[in-house]
Amino acid sequence: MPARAKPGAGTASAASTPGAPPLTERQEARRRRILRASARLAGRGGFDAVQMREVAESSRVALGTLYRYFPSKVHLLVAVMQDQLEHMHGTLRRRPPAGGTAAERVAETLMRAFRALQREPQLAEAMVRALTFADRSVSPEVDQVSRRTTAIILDAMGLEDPAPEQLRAVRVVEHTWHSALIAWLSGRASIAQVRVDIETACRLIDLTAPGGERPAGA
Amino acid sequence: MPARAKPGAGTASAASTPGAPPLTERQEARRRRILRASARLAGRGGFDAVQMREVAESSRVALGTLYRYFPSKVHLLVAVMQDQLEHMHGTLRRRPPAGGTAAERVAETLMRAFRALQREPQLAEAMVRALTFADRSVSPEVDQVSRRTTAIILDAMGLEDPAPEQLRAVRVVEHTWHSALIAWLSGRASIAQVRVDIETACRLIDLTAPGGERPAGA
DNA sequence: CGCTAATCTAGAACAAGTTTCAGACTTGAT
DNA sequence: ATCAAGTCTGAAACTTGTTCTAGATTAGCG
Repeated sequence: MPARAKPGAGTASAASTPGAPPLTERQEARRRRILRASARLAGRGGFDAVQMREVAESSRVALGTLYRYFPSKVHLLVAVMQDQLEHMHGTLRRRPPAGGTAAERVAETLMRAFRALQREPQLAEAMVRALTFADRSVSPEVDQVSRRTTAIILDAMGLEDPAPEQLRAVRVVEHTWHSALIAWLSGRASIAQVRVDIETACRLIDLTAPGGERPAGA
Repeated sequence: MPARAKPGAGTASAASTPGAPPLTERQEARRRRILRASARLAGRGGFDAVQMREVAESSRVALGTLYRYFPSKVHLLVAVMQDQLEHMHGTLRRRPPAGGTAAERVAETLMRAFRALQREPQLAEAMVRALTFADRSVSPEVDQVSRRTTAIILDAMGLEDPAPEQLRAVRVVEHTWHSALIAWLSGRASIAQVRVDIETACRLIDLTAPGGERPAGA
């Protein structure tokens, strides 16, 4: 593999992967077109409707080029998710939940995110299927999505520096969110059920640091 | 679709799907061979190594027949998981954890299951990838896997009739288990991390019913 | 036994993700 | 302006999941 450098090298949307070489304007534009076309196709038929040939055609790019920017369909859809998450994080930041405890704010935030996904269930399906189907070769990108999710939750908690126990609780909340989402998308859980699950998991947050100091060490 | 009845109609291993027509001996044997061959292939290269043509050849069955028994690769691997889970449930039942609180017993049980999966990481990868990639058409089978998991956890708790709040906690534990497993399989979480996550989630179990009776209604 | 319906087999065919390649186009440096 | 290196295009090829078909086999039944 001599000169197989990728333009996007993962995800480099201006503020994501600093380790990647900068893209020319046309390249940036191509990348945008690809992501937009993918999201559009996903918004219709979901994961299966995002067909690489169609994405390529729809974004006026050769198939080979598409693969150079995103080395697989899963990479592509995870990048779409990354993009959407950034958008959502921005939105959530603008109007943060006011609620009572940290747990309530987190639950409220996640349910808001959830309702946003509900509005485009097919797109959500495509992104989440990609995310969970991702194998090791997509780990870095999946990890970025995960970090962004953590950031959203921490923002909702509104704490400057959360205790280690709270970070543990956040991880469980994230697992729950992720898995509940999958169950909902495949029709095995109702929205009400998702809400209950999230609220239950969120209880761990308040449990672990009511005031801000706790005696029982980690 | 005139006479497109399936022999296995989902999963009918003698004690799984009672709604299915009984299989002749040879059919039962074929089904076994298929599951065995799949597990063997999965044990080597994981999900990708389970190739339908190879499974068919390896279990001395025509490709068409394979598809008649399992309508897709995902169905097939979910059935494998079901099979393995039953096995594990039996094993766990034989030597249930003795530990202190319900939460501790559940955590212990799940970590045991986890170590079992560690012994065949590729097989685990194949099964879990299939499980999470499953779309709506596989919901019934996935649901069965989910119910079996719940049963394992409830067994570990050792309670006759758990309170509604405890059932909620169990759901979160299950979500956490599932999602942590995925993170581990894709190399994004260490075993230590998985243990912490599970233990954290398990705390919800003890929280919700210390003695056995609680005043605060659902 | 002999019939009929269902099942199984072998193999071709099809679909969509991925790879490859020759040639045209861009870009950056001189 | 010109050259080299890298990039993009269009099209074909390859891989693997899935479907289809025609004929052989099996199972149940009179």
